[in-house]
Amino acid sequence: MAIAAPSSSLLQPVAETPVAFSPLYQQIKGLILQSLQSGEWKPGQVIPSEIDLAARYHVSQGTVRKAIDELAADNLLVRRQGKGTFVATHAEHHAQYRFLRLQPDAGTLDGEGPAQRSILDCKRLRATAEQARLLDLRTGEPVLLVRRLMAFSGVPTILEDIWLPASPFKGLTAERLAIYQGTMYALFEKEFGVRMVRAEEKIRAVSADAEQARLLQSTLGAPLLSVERVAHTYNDAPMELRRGLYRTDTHHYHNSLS
Amino acid sequence: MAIAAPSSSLLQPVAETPVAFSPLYQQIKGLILQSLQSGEWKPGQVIPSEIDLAARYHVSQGTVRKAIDELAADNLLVRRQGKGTFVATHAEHHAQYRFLRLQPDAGTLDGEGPAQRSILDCKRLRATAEQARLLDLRTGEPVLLVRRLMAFSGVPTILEDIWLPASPFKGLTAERLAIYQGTMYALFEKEFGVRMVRAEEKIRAVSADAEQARLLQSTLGAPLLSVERVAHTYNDAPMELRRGLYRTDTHHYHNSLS
DNA sequence: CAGTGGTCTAGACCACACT
DNA sequence: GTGTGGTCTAGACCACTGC
Repeated sequence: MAIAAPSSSLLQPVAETPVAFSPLYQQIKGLILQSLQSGEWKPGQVIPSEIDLAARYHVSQGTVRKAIDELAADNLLVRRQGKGTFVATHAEHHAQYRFLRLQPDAGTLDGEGPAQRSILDCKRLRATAEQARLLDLRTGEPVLLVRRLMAFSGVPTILEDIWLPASPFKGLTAERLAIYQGTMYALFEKEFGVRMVRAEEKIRAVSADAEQARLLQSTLGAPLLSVERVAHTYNDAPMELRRGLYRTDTHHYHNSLS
Repeated sequence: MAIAAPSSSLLQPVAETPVAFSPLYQQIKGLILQSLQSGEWKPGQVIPSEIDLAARYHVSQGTVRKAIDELAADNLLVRRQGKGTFVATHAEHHAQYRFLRLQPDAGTLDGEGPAQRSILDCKRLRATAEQARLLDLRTGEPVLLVRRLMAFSGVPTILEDIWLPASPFKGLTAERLAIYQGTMYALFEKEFGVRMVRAEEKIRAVSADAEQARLLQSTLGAPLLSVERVAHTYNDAPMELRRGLYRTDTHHYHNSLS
């Protein structure tokens, strides 16, 4: 195989810091990741069987297995016994709102059905210093701003501003967003080849200003959950900045700690 | 070993529903869990080596390994190469606030030092229907209510009401809480043998009432993060109910999604 | 040095899905 | 039946820790 033997370095430097030891399965994991990034295997598709991959990389099945195990734990791959291993996708019924932690309160009727989405705006702007920093751009580079509203059972509940680097999302319009059936991340995946893989959120309590109150049919000064999200694609590159305001009178943000 | 062979049932029922297949390593995991629950191995201690456990359960080292892998992934055990596998504990420097997701904002000076904790109250009450349901008690059974305040750099930031089933925490007083050096969960672990393992939180934005505003040195109606937590011990038994109010003007609740 | 967890292999067999 | 992932084993060797 093209990969170095277990002790990865070829030439041992004399420096004191020992050469980072990288197990074979980690290197295999890296190679699989490359194939995912390059689009060799697309979201929803099967990847080659463990035996095939073992042959391809000239390692044992067990080593491939451990690499895939970690990728599956990171939700990049999905294993299905008897069928194969698949590239994870946002366009699946069960994984609809993978990053949305807002849930109806227990008292609320459960079958609230799908959310009603409406696009309020979609325009091109220049990144502020802060936005540029978070999106790994330079200040003033073009970004797209999407503003949208989500309602549950007719009650407007989420108001979101979404900033995207303009170049990977060239051609995105309010119209395309409005027409698309499915989540926004599914659209990004299908139409722009950008798959969101991981995100970080900062949550605060804030008071609704006049415009926010109007759009959410709430009252001025009402407490809202502010959720700032940075979403990353494969190589941990930030690809989306999102600021959501959630009404939490009939819903709550759910989190599991372990 | 005392465990049935891979296909777990001894007598195959004729019923259509197939007998749940339970892999050996899952059964080993269960046995290790029992030893943790029973206190055979206490928080902070080493458990027997993989080879010893393999002999004890009459399985291969690899099977024990997979069981321990999962327990380590759940943060019940901690592996340390060359030293052994240890029972996870809340009384460790690096794992100080394992369940507290509140972080200082980036702008805030970082070395804010340890939190200042003060116990406001500790009294015995009877569980409401709601509390009883969440704590697996019966309405009216005795519970302890602890109210405390946490401050960072002198600024009161977290106000918490904590409900505990009275019997496992018999003898808990405001004095003991105030004196103890370390987190509350470390105290529970050391003094009452109750180790919290997992928790669920429901987060909302609320407005401060008069008393809350006074205690948090905030203003009436100021937006606060309401964090309702149910913490569980080993067998997934709920053992604590907690309602925290967080000021989020200089801090935020941080969450990673993947 | 001995003892621990960590990696890698090769092979056998089981559970599941599809055809 | 064939092919997939899932389990289990046994053995060799590596990396880390502490005596």
